[in-house]
Amino acid sequence: MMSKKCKYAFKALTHLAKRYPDTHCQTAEIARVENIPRKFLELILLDLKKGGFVNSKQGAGGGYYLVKAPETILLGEIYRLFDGAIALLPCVSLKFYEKCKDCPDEVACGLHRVFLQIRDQTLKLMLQKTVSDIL
Amino acid sequence: MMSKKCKYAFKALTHLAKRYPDTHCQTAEIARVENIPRKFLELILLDLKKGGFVNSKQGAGGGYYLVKAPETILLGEIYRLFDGAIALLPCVSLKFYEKCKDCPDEVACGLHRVFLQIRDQTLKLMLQKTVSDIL
DNA sequence: TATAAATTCTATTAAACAAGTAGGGTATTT
DNA sequence: AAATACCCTACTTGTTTAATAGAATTTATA
Repeated sequence: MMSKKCKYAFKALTHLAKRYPDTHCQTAEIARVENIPRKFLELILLDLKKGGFVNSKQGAGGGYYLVKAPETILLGEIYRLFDGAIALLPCVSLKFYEKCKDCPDEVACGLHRVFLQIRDQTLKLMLQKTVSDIL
Repeated sequence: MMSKKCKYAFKALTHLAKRYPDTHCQTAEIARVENIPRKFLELILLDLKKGGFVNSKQGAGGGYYLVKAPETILLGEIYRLFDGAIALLPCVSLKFYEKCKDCPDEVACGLHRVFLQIRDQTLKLMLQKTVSDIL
């Protein structure tokens, strides 16, 4: 399961994508339309900004807008930003790799082999689908 | 990411599968060989027993053994037993379905559509692979 | 039949994480 | 100057994770 934070991020990006590349939106509007708690959404948009997916303008009449085209924002990138690894085991993760302490030999490990296949498949789709596929 | 509990369950099942259908194993042995905290493993084996995957014999010389053949134990079943839904969103889960409170229309929801595809793909593999594939 | 061996059951714990909430600070427009 | 809207830090409440502890129960066997 993905966190609500991650789901809200997808919804916010989708909302902004509808306006892309013209106007920008305010958090209050996104929160209202997408049914996301406003203050929680602010934190999410801030993370998306740090991640380089959106940018913002402060002050009256300001707001958020997409930096990249919707079809260039991969779902996997967003997932990783909020929920970390896409893989089901740390030892098969590409971006969040960690050795299993209880496993003496990764190469011989059957779990490693099987869950690498599952990761490959999921990863492929997650890095192929973009925000524009949600629209 | 799957929980350690779930990973340990897979390892325990694999350990038992090596002996199948002949002998049974004791938790102490599994714990030692597979590097799993013994008391934690006991809880896991109990859950696997309640789930109908293993059975046990109490008393001296007792232990756990597989009830089903390794090739009939689907990875998805075990995953669900310990970690719940395989899907990334509650609204696309088969066994743990829940409506998203923030979403007015599931049919029109782009997130729903995309993550249903991802679930379908993952589910297929998770219900196709079995414990014998880990061996 | 006593004893040791093994599972079974219930409870507790510390740490991390999830999902927000709160409130003030900073920048910009009007 | 005032209103607007993003920016930042901290806090809270509840749940989950990953164990640990100890006693109860069952069974083989010496």
